Amino acid sequence: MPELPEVEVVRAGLAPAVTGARIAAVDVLDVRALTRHDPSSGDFEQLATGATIGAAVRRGKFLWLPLDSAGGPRAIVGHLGMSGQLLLRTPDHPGDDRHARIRLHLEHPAHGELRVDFVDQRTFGSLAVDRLVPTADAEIAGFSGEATGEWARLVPTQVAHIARDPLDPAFDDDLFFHRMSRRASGVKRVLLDQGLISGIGNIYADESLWAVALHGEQPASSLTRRRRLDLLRAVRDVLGKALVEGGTSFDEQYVNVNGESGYFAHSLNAYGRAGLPCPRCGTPMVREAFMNRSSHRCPRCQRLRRPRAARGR
DNA sequence: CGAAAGACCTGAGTGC
DNA sequence: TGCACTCAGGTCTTTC
Repeated sequence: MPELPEVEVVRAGLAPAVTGARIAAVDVLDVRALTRHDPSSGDFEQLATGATIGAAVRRGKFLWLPLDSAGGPRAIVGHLGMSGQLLLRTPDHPGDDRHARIRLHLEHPAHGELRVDFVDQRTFGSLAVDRLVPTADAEIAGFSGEATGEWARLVPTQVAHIARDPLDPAFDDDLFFHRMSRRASGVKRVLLDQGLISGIGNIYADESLWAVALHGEQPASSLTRRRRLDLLRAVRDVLGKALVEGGTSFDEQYVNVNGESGYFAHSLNAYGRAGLPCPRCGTPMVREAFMNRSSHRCPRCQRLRRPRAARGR
């Protein structure tokens, strides 16, 4: 499942190939890939065709390509959902992809013709052309490597409500701690709430909680400031390590080959380890139902600690 | 505003 | 062989 590190690998792989490229043509093979596109603003193909891409930008799990199109600043916004891939290909790559949804035919001044294929088996991902609006805090909208431009402090409308991710220099730690303190729900739910902190999915939530020995159902408001600091540090550590592994394991070949390989190449301490010994204490890990999905934890290290007042009988 | 539940979607795997 | 079911889960929408 693409979370922040995986999306960043895609962004970094795409950036040198698409920056400065002109979109010569667009093929929409499956309209379900446009579910996030607002047709009242114009037709996706028409808005994208002829535009030149300024960069590849990411916030959390959202990715966007600012366009130089007329009629106000816009971008192609992408979300990979659960199974989406953005694959960089040569123009003659066979079109036999069963799950290819959208193709962008590009002309790059230095690299010539190339193609970006949006491939998505489960169709939870999508592309859209969206307007860019100023960021609420006037800071840089997202991560775009070294690239910069007039789009730098503009964010797609559909990403505006998404919180900054914890690797963003403009992420406000104290704001996050404050909002956390007002949440009675479990701390895992808070980590997955993209409106509070973005980029974390089920895998890295479980990994981060394991790293600081926290139970996911522990009420967020019950954590001391010290625990919150530890947790945020663990989140950054887990995401950062996955990013390094993702970067080294697929290198620049990644987008040319296969977006899925390498997603789980890094070592996991909790996710998917039900029945296996906890790497810290050796106790068999457990898998529990959580919000229509699964949580993985060590029943010994990660125990629920009820607040004193609520500890009954 | 927060919290929780439902909807969306396809393919692999399992049990009968 | 076929059928029903479960699981994978990110985000948006609805309801309270």
